[in-house]
Amino acid sequence: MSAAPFSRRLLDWHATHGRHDLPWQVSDPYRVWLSEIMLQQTQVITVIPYYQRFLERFPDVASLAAAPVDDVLALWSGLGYYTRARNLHKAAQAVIERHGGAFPRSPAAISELPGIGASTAAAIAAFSFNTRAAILDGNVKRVLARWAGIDGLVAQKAIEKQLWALAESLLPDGPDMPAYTQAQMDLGATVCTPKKPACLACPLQDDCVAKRDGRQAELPTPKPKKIIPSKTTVMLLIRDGAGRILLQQRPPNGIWGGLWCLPEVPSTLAAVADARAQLGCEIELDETGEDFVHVFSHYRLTITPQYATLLREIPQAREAGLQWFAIPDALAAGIPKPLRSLLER
DNA sequence: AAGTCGGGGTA
DNA sequence: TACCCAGACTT
Repeated sequence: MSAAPFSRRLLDWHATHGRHDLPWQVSDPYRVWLSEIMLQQTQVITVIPYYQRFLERFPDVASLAAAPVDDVLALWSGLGYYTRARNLHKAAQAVIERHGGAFPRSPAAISELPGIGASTAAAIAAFSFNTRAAILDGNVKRVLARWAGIDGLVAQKAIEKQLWALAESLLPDGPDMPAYTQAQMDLGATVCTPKKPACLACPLQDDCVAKRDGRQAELPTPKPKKIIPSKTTVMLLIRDGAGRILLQQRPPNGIWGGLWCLPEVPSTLAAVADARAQLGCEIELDETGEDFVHVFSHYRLTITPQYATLLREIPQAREAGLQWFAIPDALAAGIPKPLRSLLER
């Protein structure tokens, strides 16, 4: 006696226990695409307000393609992984220019757009065009590693290849690709969770290797933990006579790429000289703000806010990307989260 | 293969 | 705290 197929059990479970009211559960490829990009490494509850605001400003791919990238980054401000926003903008322009405004249909063509890898391309194709294509996101990796009892780091190439092959072998035939794709994500997000999975509610429990062997906590194989380094920086909050502050747009690569940020110096000691040389600003230092810590995934940044007053500007020998902002304009621009916190207090 | 890239939810 | 999230891209 064998259980119903994997996909059938997943689909039946999804019909009654899946998530059916997410705002991007539509067939419009633009909306599906936008949601998939925002959802990369970002949880549903975090994405929803950003998604709504973004769609109000950019209701279709043409409006997105025509916008300045600064406007796109402003709407992404606070969501993180800002390369996603710049790639989204580039991809919108590619859809207009190379595809005549119609979103490409095949996973291969979709994945050629910047910011879209194999899994995201498959999800877009499945949701928008009912294409039979396997996804392999964090949820699916966890579900499959447990269900099939696959040991080894999922980041390892051989393991990932194995998971892709398994995911493709389990695909259903017929018209159920949107539901099946959603079902995998929903099972991983609500039942087969990283910690304390709800195995008794799982449609795959009867033949799940991890459950059979009590290895739910060991699969997928936990990543080795590494110690993240600490860095420090001083952010200069320079005010001019009109109460504006000086911001500097960061280069496209690196942390907070393309965002507007406070000018940084290594320490408060040489801040006056550094401001003269790099910012073309003669300043006097005011109070030093209280340190605060901002934690990234790969390092911990201690930020010292240094308040200062502009005495006069020296236009020559200024670095690029410097601009004075009134506070409300700064808050409406593409700025990173710690700067928003600093300006709002 | 390993590192880079944010910010937040959750236990 | 520590882990992980509808990953992609660079080195």
